[in-house]
Amino acid sequence: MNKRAKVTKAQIIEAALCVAAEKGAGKVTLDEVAKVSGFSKGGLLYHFPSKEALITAMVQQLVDDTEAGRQQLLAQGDNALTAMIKAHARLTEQVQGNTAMAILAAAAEQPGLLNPVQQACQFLLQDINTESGDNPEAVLLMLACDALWFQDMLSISPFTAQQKEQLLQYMQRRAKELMP
Amino acid sequence: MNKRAKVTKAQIIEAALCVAAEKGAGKVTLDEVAKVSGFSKGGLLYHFPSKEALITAMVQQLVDDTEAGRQQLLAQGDNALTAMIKAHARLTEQVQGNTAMAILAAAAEQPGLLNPVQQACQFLLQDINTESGDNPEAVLLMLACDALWFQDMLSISPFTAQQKEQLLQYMQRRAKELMP
DNA sequence: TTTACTGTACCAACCAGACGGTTTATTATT
DNA sequence: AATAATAAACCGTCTGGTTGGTACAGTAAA
Repeated sequence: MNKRAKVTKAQIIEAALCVAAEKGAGKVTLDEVAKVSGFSKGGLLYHFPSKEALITAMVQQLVDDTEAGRQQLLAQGDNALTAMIKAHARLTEQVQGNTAMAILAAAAEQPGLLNPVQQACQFLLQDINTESGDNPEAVLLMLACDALWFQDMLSISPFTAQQKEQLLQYMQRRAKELMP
Repeated sequence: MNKRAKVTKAQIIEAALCVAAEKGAGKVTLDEVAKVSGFSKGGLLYHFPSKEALITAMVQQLVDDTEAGRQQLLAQGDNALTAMIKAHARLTEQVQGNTAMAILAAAAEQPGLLNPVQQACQFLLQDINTESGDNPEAVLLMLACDALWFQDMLSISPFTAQQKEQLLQYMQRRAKELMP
């Protein structure tokens, strides 16, 4: 796969995420994605052999991006919990906040497509449990982080932007206290 | 509205939740719900004038049920945080674990249908903030509770049933410590 | 008590449009 | 020329919604 194909694929995925965010996670149709991305339907199906393949790719990109960001922060010396919180905060801040919509699109299409996400969650939990010595407070922080993310994804967050900001800062402080 | 109509409506909603859970939140079609519920499509549309009305009713039921359970626990003397944790735990335990799928079905159909959920979240946060004196630890517990719920709904929970059980117990202990 | 009428609850058949996916043809890139 | 990429027309199926109608309970006049 050359570079051009990669760019095109990324554009298609981005358009699909956009459709999911604006019209609803279940409205990600090939026709609509084609219209928004500017490519033809045939073009989409050249790069992704089926709608399911497209959504699988969306989920994979989300998992990979998140994990990459986390690994980068780990390499910088952050602990597992802090890295997770920062990585999530970063995803939320991104203009491309739509990335998370991959989860809803997958849930709408076929629940099984979320398996990679579950695996990633398991890895993360393991990391945090290992590093915190199975401290339930650490798990609580991880969950709270997830919840902020889910709330944003569903647009049901009861927090203002600055409330969320403060919360995330508080969580990072707690994360530092918790980890040795 | 007659009693018979109420029962029928409830059956239709349950069938819709079932479809969402088994086939995917975006696969809640009138045809499928008709097949699963045993009524005809015309029958569905007699009780719910449109698919959107059906999903709205699903969401409303979820919000109402959750709030009712919470109010009951509050009346029994639990504090706002404990009541929320217990109420969520109860929803998860229910054989009707599908209730939460209303959220995903709404997200799939049209994001705006989740507005009642956001309002409920806001009320809840207000309650907890008031009662805890704006203690961020309380907010964290609330969020963790939400996350457990979201994870179950998406079938991406990294916890075993007993891990979740232990966590919920830990959370209830923390909730009691936090509230005066 | 029969009759006629009304409103509720439901259904089978149908429709126009949208759906995922295929095919075939055409254009860029190498 | 060979291959990668895109477009457009098309197919069978499914979609949400409409239609006209049936079954039946109540009810009120005869």
